[in-house]
Formats: sequence, structure tokens, C-alpha cells
Amino acid sequence: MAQPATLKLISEQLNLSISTISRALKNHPDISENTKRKVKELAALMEYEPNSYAVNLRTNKSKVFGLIVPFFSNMFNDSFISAVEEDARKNGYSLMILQSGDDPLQESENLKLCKHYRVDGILISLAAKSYSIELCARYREAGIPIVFFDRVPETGGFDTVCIADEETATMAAHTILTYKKKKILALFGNPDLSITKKRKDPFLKILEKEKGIETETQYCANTQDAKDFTSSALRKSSVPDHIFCMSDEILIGVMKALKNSKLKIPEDISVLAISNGFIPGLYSPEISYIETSGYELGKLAMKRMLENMEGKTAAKSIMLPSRLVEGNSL
Amino acid sequence: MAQPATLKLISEQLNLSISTISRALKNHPDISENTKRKVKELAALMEYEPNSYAVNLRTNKSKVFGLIVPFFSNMFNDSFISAVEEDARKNGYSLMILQSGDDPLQESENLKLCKHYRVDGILISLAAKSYSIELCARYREAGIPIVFFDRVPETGGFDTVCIADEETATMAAHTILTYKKKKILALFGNPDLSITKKRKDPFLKILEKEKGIETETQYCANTQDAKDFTSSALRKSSVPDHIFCMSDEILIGVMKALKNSKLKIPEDISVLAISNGFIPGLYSPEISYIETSGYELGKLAMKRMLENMEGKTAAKSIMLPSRLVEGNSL
DNA sequence: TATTTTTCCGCAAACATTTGCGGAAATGTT
DNA sequence: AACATTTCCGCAAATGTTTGCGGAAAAATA
Repeated sequence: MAQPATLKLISEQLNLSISTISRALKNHPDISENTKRKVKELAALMEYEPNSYAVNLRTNKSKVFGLIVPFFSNMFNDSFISAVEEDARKNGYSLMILQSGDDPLQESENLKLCKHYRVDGILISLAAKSYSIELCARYREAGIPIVFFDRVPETGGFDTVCIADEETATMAAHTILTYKKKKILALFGNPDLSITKKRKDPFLKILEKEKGIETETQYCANTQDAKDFTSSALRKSSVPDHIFCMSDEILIGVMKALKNSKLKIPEDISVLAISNGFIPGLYSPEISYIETSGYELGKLAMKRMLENMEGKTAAKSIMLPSRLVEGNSL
Repeated sequence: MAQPATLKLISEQLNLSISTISRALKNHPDISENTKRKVKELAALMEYEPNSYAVNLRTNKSKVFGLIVPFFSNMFNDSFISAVEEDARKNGYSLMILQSGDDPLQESENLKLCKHYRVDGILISLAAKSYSIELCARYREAGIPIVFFDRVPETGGFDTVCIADEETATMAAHTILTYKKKKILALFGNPDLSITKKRKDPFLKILEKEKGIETETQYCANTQDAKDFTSSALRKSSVPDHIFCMSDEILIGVMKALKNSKLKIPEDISVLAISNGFIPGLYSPEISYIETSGYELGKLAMKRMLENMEGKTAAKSIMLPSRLVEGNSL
């Protein structure tokens, strides 16, 4: 334990060559059972563990994936990371997790860090105003597989795994129709994000086709915005009978505003969100939501990454279907 | 870009030796300014980046810290990790984050993984029924600095950084006294966890000294427990005028139960929690809490780890003081 | 016994980098 | 011109592991 065990150390103890030790530990057929046994015993005794630095150098692989997210303190990414970590571990890989703080500069720094550490592959969810895409493209040319998830590039030609946002929004709109809501307040996030557009357009498209439905749309930069917009909508003469929330962040604001009003959910006003379910479950009654499972997405992303490890394949876009989870808010 | 640049590649282009290239790039005084310039230019052109595998092997350092937590999808750890990551990055380190899922086996696997990757140090928050402490001790003997945080070993002799739990609980109790509450429901978590004991004992000690105060204590294994205990307490003839929640998990359950009752916060019943603030901020009125800042703790933990990098120092126990954040629930 | 085959193992190069040491050439000093 | 000094650079070893190749000894065949 004083000196960390190496092949050399073991070979000197046993009067064998280093290569014999190496082969014995790997069950190479060239080595007799007898010496294999002796070598393994001593190796166990000395608590030998291959020096990963040396192995990496030799094999030019690290068995580590880089994972870059805007924030990991976010319900969606949390469960995504859990899933990725789980399957990475099962396949002998580990994760180097970096967060960009939604800052494009930090994001590209993180990419460079992944390159520096020579990770075997990169999983990344882009920052809002990312300019890292061409860096990614160059890295991919250089042989680093990259799988984008959730927030993916607009341009094609990349491996992407994301929520079927259009489908999710469509499902939300249809759900609202089913419940025969007439006056809807629909709250969306940052209009610069492609996810916002992808959710808003199909959503509105469906509702606009219907007659007798009035829809008010607002963009909310944050929770406070959502709270303020909701509060002012509730003060108007004609109060909405439904609020749709594009994200958890917005839902939180909406619920604060509703708490301060006299309105009962779902009798006076109904609520539907897009979420992974944690936040909706905090309220009473629990809020109905269209599920966007970070966990499921993580599984898919890792699967795709492992395919990349097997060998080159053409870029692929994968969509994760979503489903309605009924609480008691409709 | 076809071939990743190496010192050898550059040396061949310039008809210089590998060692000269290496020294030139490091501004070694032995190398003339002239050749330094030429080398650096070509290196930049070829986008040379030192092979970290080789550097690690040579220097026997990885510039990576291992970070092991029961869960990272937990508000406290989230902010802890953010802080650690921030300061690690500033000092040229990266993080390998592993979660044990509060499973002792997984935890020891993770420790072994850190050893395997030969991280330069380990930051760890122990699982509930951890038996990894002696493994940690052995690793530390073997030269891997280990800093425990939040959930630390009972036995001494380790570097620990944690919330001043006793102080936190004391502060909570005094706060409750200040508001002249008479009938208190105090909800705690898993009684097997040392944190539960550390919070409960000082809390009760203070309240028991006061006359005319009635305190009911319950252990909650989870959110549902907290909800159920609260609901049944509210059904009794004599309803509590205050509920104390040891953790976010418990607070969530309590709030669900309160939502289902007619009681108003803070008029009919008051609430105080121990939290990092995210969950308390979700409610309206916002819940008052004794702050346990994961972020601050992360700063301290990283500081301690970096001291370890400087050189051997005696083990140290560090406590992070806490403070009351007033919402409107008291 | 002579030859072939099999069994078992070692040599040495390679991965990319760092660094002590030594040495040729250029410059400076008597 | 002979010597000492400085400037600039290369050799080679070392980090620990993997692997192609070759070779001695043992076993099998003729």
C-alpha cells in the first residue's frame, strides 16, 4: 500500500516479465494456468489496479463522457443526468458534468474542456444564445461523437434527441378543447428559444381553428413575469377559465398568483402545464401536465451515444413522445 | 486537423527535437526567443493541445476531483455542486460527479471509481447507512485527500465541512419562542440519520425548558408521512398553532395537508422550516426558514480541498453558521 | 534420434510528455 | 590564439501499459 502496485512491481516479485503479468491478468491464452494463478493472487494481495492514465494513453480512450447542460439544478436535467449516469455506468463509462449557466462563452469553454480531457463523447444541451455549434461540428470532424439533447441545433446533420415539442403542444391544445374551455391564458417562455416557438405555434394553430375560443398569449421571462401576467389577467372583467403553462418556471408563478385570488382549481379555473411532474405534484390539487420525461430522454441519449461508440453511423434525429398525466386541475 | 497535433509532429516539421518543442512552449529560458516564436506559431496553427493522458501519466495528477452525493437532484446538493464546480474551475480543476442513490453499496462503488480514475481528491456526502468510512480512511492513507460535507462521519480525524446543525435547530426553537407559539408540531426525518438527531435534540431541549409549551414530535420517512401526520394532527380537538419542518421534503407534505384544511398561514397556524429557500419560496405566503446554504457550504468545502492540494495539514472540522430568512409564515 | 508442433514467455516498441544532463557552437575574456 | 563562459539545443530515461513478434523449452510426431 505504500507504493501503489504496478505491473513492474509484480513482475519483480515473481521473476516474470512485465508483459507476462499484463497478459496473465487479462487471461491471455499464451499464459499457463499456473502462472496466471500466481500472478492473480499476488495482484490481489497487492491491490493492483491498472493505472488509468497509462491505459488511456495507450488505448487513446478515457471511458468518460462529457455532459454539458445550461443548469443541472433543474428538474428536467436532474432526471436526465440520472438516466445518463445509470446507463453510462452500466457500460463502463463515467461522466464529466459541466454546466454552462446558459452562458454561451462558458458553454464553449466547457466544450474545450471536454476536448482537453479527451472525453470519448459529448452530450450537450445548448445554451439559449449558443454559438458553439460550429465548434461542435469541428470536434465531430475530429472524431468526438456528439449527441445533442433537449435544446438542439436548428440545423440538421447532427445526432439529436429531444422531446417531440410540437406533439406535446398539440396534445395540450387538444386536452384543453376536450374540457371545453373558452377563454384561455397561455403563458410561454423566452421567445428567443426555439423550444418556445416549437410549443407555441402548434398550440395556437389548433386553438385558432376552433370557433368561440379566445386565447391570450404572453411571453414570460421568469417566474415573476408569470405571476404578474396572471394577476393582471385575473383583475380584468372577463377572467380566463384556463391557464396553460409552457414550463415549470411559469407554473410556479401562475400558482402564486392563483393562491392570492379567490379562484378554486379546477371549479373556477383550470390549469395545465408542460413538466416532468415534480412541481405539479407539489400543489393540491395536483396539477395536470403533459409529461416531458428527462429520464426517458436520458435513456435515449445514452443509447444513441453508445451506438456511436460502436462505429460511425449517419446522424439521426430522435423524438421522445409525451403523454398526459392527469392531476385534478382540469 | 486530420492527425491531432503532438510535440513529435511539430518537431518533425521544424527539424527540432521533441524536448525543444516542449520547452519552447513552456517558455523555458534555455530556448532562444527566435525558435520559441517559430514553435508557438506552428503549434497554434496546428491547434496543438497537450495530451492530457500523457501529462497525467507523467505528473501523476489528473486535475479532477471526485464528488459523491446521495442525490444531485436535491436543492441543497444542487447549489453545493454549483459552488464547488465554480471554484474548481477557477483553479484549473474539473469534477467527476457520482451519485450513490443513498445506497451504501453504490457509494463504495463510486469511491472505487474515483480511485480508479485516480482523481486528485474526493468530496463526499455520505449515504444514510454508509459503511464506506474505512474505505475512505484507507484512501486517505494512500494519499487521496478527502473532504466530507453535509453528511459527515461521526468519528473524528477527518476533514469535514457541514452545517452547524445544532445552531440551526437552536435558532429555530428560539424563533418559535419569540413568536410565542404554544402548541407545536415538530416533524423530523429519518431517525437513523445523524442530522436528525443533531437537529432534534437541541430543538427539544430548548422548548422543553419553557413552561406552557406543548410539543409533539414525529419522524417522517417521506413527504407522504409528513402530510399524513399533519392531517391527523389537524383533525384533533386541539389544533397546533405552529408546525416546524426539519427539511424541504417534510415541508412539502405539510403544505399539502394545510392546503386541504381551512387554516390560514400565518393567522391560524404558523410554519417554519429548515431549507435552502427554493421550496419555501414556492408558496404564498412564502414560508420562513432557517437557511442552510449549499452554495456557501460548497465554497467552504472547495477551499478546504484546495488547502489539501497545497500540502498536508491536520484534519479540520468546519461549521457553516446559518441565518433566519423571514417569509410571511410566522 | 531427428523433426515438427505446441506451450509458454520475454524483448522491444509504442503511446505523448517531461526533465536532468551533457555537449556543440557561439561569444567573451586574457 | 588559447581559454573560459554563455547560449542553445538534443539524448535518453522515465511514467505504466499493451501487443506484435520471435524464440527457447517442452511435448508430440515421425
